Amino acid sequence: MTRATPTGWQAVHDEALRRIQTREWPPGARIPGEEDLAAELGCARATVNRALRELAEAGLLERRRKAGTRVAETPNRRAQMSISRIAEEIETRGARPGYALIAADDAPMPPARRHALGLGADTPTRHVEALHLADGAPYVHEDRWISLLAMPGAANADFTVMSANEWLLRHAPFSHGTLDYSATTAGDAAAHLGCDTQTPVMVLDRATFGPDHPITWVRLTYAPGFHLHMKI
Amino acid sequence: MTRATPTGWQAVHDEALRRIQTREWPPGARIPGEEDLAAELGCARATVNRALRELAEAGLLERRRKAGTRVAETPNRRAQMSISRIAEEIETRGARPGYALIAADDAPMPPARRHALGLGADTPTRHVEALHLADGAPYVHEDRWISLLAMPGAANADFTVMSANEWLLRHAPFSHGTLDYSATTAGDAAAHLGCDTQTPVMVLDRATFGPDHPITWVRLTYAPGFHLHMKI
DNA sequence: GGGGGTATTATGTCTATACATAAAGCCATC
DNA sequence: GATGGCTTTATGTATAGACATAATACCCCC
Repeated sequence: MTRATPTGWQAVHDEALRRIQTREWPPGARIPGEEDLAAELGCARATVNRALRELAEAGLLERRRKAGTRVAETPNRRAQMSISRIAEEIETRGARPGYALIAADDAPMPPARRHALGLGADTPTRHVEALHLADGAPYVHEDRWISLLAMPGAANADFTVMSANEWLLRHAPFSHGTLDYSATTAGDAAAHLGCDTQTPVMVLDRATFGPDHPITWVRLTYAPGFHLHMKI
Repeated sequence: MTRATPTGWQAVHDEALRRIQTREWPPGARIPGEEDLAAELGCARATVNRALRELAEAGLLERRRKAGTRVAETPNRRAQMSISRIAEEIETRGARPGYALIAADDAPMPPARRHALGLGADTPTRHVEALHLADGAPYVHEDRWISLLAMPGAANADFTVMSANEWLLRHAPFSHGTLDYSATTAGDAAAHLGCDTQTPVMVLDRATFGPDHPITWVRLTYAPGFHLHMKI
């Protein structure tokens, strides 16, 4: 019995990955069926299934019933990034997080945004503007609107100490959303970020939805020099 | 027996997600054990395990042996993005992809990059510069170095028709790597992108590694107006 | 040869059972 | 009270067996 690795689905995963990387299983080729692999590696089919499923989710394999499993020709690998509290993000970068509320008012959401979000003109919202600091220096400018329909509690929440970002993470129902990064000039945020209005900066527009309703829309304008780092 | 949904791990997943979203299981709370849930929902423990594992991988639950499963207080949700062929990326945006090679030569990799990649000064590399088009308009400028140590075939490859991006996807062993997005001025790429050198643009620096050696380093400078879109 | 229905087959999933493993909590000891 | 080891327990994983499902491949018929 040829069993280089001990056992376990991870060992099968690694062995399959090795065969893909060494082109023992070249791109486009059909690989042995689960039963065959299980017999060869001395484990149950479920174990092989788990391993191959992970590789398929990572985009390295393509699986179809009856057709079998093939090595992806041009793998669409997925990059992952964790969306977390801004304070945590700053700590991860090895800096001391800070926070300063700029304004909390009832300024209306720009009509274009309201439309894109599917919010009616009569939906009450709260507007919060704040600055997050890293070691005392501006890190990111937050310009946010919260739907009071979805989050009535936001009307009375105190955002002077806890940021709206964190308040929502704690109080909003888990949800889905969209992220949209783009490069632009600092513009109005320049004054808060301590740079010129023409300086190129990264902007993140994020819309967040609950099970039913839109919850919040935020524009984060990062200070110059910001890098968005991801791993494959 | 209360079984709102048919059966299957996905049903269990959805039911658990519903309880999290409705705060029936509030943040920080410990949820019932796998055996209890299996009994309640009328399925096997393995089915519950699969469902809860997916939710944990999505960052909504935190699982620890003996301690049990808790709803995450501040969920670190992971945003996903698929890294694919540039041509495919352009097609996804509903445009006709185009490609034009600018230069393929032996220009040395900038020392700082070579260092960061862990490549020795004597490692031979090939340099490729190209422009990708969407409906005939500049989409992204590609400035790439390929290690001939890892990819000897790149020395003789013809990049006039197939881009280095695609060539590598087809010929390089699957691997891991890092992505680094930042905002900067168009600079040298401005001439190719048809914009001013001071225009803010998105830049992606990507390093790719094989099982052993670094394979390639590329700087992609996107045309103004580019948006990086992700979903949570 | 083309069209359509059917048998075959590889993956997808569920089940029940068993053992492995991490770690929380308890207890005895110092 | 602190410390170290032991017990308990919830999750992690493996297994064999079974059925579900999708879709290819084949065959029959026209």
